[in-house]
Amino acid sequence: MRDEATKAVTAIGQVLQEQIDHGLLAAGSKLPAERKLSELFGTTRITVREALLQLEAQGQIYREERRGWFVSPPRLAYNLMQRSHFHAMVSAQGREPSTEVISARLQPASAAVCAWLQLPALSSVIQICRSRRIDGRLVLYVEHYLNPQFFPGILEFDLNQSITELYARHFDLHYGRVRFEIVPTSLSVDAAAALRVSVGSPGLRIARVNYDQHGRLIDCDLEFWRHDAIHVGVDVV
Amino acid sequence: MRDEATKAVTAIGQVLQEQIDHGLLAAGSKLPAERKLSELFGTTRITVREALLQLEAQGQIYREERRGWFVSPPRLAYNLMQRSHFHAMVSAQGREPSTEVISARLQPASAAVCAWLQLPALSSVIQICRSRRIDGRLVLYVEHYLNPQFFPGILEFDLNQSITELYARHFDLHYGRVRFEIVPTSLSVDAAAALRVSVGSPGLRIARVNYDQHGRLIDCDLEFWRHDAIHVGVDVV
DNA sequence: AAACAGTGCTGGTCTAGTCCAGATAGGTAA
DNA sequence: TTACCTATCTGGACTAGACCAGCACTGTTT
Repeated sequence: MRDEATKAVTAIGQVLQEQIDHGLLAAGSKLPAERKLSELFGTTRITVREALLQLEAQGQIYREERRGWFVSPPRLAYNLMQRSHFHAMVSAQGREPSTEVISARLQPASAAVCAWLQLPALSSVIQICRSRRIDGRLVLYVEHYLNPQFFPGILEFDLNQSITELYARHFDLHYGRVRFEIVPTSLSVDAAAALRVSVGSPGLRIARVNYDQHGRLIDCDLEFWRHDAIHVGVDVV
Repeated sequence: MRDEATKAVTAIGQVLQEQIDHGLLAAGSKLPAERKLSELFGTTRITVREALLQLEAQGQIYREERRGWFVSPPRLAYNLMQRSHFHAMVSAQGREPSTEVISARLQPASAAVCAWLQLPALSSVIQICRSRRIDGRLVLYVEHYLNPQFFPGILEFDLNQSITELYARHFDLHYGRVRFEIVPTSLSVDAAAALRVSVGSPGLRIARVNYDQHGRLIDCDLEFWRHDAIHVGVDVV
């Protein structure tokens, strides 16, 4: 057991890794079933599963609940300094974005949201939950919380489009200062359900607090990314 | 199985979570052994282990190889905009930093490092590997790569101290522009060994490329953080 | 006091299955 | 054609054990 390669888990991982690296398993393609793999490697499903979980942690593969394991596509470059929205960012990298609205309503704000938006207790906020895809793959679940005083009637608009553009076109609001908070953690129950992954999958939580061109705190977002879907870039001058 | 709480794994997780939240299991304290827990919850070790792995993914607990499971201390706030070094940052948050040098030598640069430092093929670079602790807990493994032309004789100094301060005091070099690249992934083999965690543990990789006050590219760092040890803050103006 | 050898405890790794629930595709009936 | 049903395939969850390697403590020897 001294040699790493003699451990079944690492050995399986290395073989799969190699196949991926050499393009024999292309991005997005499906791996054989766990039972097939355990047969192929002459071991149990639990051992195979452990190897798969390690590759998942690395970001090489991902799973879709009860559908199978797939090879992860390249990560999206998320540059915090370029204040670009999802749709523009994804398109600029030659990939295809899409958005689905899950829910949108006025509701009482949670304590955490009150704190972020600096609102008094029991305030109402507009909550918009959306899931977003890159090339058809669910990668991001976002909860937006808007201070309702700045956005009268926004719930009447089509929220599948970019909210940033909606702000600009109909409310003459543009993002000014932004504060990001990045936490590596697992996906929340809601996020896991929306992204159709098993609860407890690793994820990246990015909270944004947004100010407008006049320095007023207008909204905040809570983004849950699949951990293998992005890499974050920041240029500090 | 509709109700989440009827799943043994989630149930175990919730019980432990609650104990942690209410301070019955204090930060840094050790959980009972896996076998004890499986007895306590009337289930197998594998099931308990799965629950523990989920809490680990969430960042609530962590393990030390063959020593046991422990409750994670609060995360360190890592603000990319305040160009502060590890020692100052940790101290400012009322916690105790320490550093150990693992290796320091002049060596041929890997292809990746040549690219980062914009050096020609087969260049030599100074590599400094260090591990860092907060309140005694290993949280960070860093590989520094210095362009040797800017740092004659740096290997003679005590590298347990802050390298940033060394740059300033002895080489009159100060950080100017910095580029960060943040990738959620698992720890590299070296990093896992240095942090004494099992390979495949989730981690956060932060690569920094640093320019000096004259805009010259002087060095880069490859940081591997325990994923539950930090949250990253960025203010964009 | 210092070095050493046990010894029990811990997580790490692995076997060999079982049963369940959601996803899928093929076929059948309206 | 369309709607539905059903058999099969997938991963998800779980049981009940096994052996190994490294850690920490204890008691003995030098």
